[in-house]
Amino acid sequence: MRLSTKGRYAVTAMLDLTLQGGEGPVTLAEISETQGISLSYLEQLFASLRSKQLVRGVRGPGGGYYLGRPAEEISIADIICAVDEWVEFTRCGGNRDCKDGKRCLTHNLWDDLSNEIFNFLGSINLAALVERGGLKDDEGCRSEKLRESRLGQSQGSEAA
Amino acid sequence: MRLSTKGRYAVTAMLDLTLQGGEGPVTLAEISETQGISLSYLEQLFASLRSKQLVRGVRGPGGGYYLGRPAEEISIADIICAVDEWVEFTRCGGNRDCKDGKRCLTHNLWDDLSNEIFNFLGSINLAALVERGGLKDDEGCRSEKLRESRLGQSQGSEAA
DNA sequence: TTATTACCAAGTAGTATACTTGGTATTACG
DNA sequence: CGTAATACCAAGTATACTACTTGGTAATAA
Repeated sequence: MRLSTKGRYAVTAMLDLTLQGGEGPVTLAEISETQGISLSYLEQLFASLRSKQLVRGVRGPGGGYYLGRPAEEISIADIICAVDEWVEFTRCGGNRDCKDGKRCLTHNLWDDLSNEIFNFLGSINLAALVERGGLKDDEGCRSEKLRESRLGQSQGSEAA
Repeated sequence: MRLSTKGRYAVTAMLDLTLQGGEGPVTLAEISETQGISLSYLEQLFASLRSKQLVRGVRGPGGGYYLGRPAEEISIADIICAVDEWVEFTRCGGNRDCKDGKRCLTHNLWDDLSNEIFNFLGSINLAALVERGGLKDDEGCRSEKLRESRLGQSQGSEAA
């Protein structure tokens, strides 16, 4: 799959929309300001999101964006799919050129893994993410703490 | 995080190594042939993998690569980290410029999600992936089937 | 009517990808 | 010893993607 900063922008923007969506539409200018993303880049991202019905735009003064459906029904996979576009990884497009066995086995394994990641991201919706994240501390960014835990885990990886 | 085709190359190559690692070292030429990846690109990827002790190279005729440690102790996160390099996403480098509240909240949420993806990928090791994948059908690539299930899920996303 | 918003298209500097070329270092094997 | 096979290394490159800029048009609340 594909999971880059572009997807992060989209997810954080959608989170922003989820958090303050109750109080009428949210303008891209606000999101741009709050999240530090260029307005025009946001417009492009939201064009993709809109085409997948993940957001709904309202024009004119007082306009902005709503979530296209309830936050419970929008998964992280939906968002990332909308902007990042799944790319087909296996070069053997359905059995073609892939009766090699060994090659195909690893492709199957990768497909399994890719599918698993997709299911995982598909199981997380915006509402759940906000709800769970809200329960934790929010007294400032704790990216350092997270970075440490990442490093610690990538070293050992005792998780079997 | 970052999860691109580069990571896929590394993972499939490591899977290849896992699958035929018992019969002595595996040459990059073999992997290049089997997986359809350019030899020199593989060399670059393996330079990263080697620097993280994920693989061990043996020079000379009959040489090649071994896994750097048992397949049970190499997670997908380890591999992707080695070649793709985690990038710090939050622009607020530890509380700086981020006492805004709203902005920081979404950053926290993203960090949580990012961490969760990392933990997820860290919980999958090569041995488990091979073992589980081997249990399934291996009579040819079934990328079409997977593609369908992906599309079906990205539409509805009823998974709560 | 005007300001505000979404919406749209094209261009662009910088970066990453995936690969190529052309090497050097090590070592098994004759 | 010499040769071939392998890892290892450095630099360049076409292509694509990222993130952004510029300069609009369309709709609509006030």
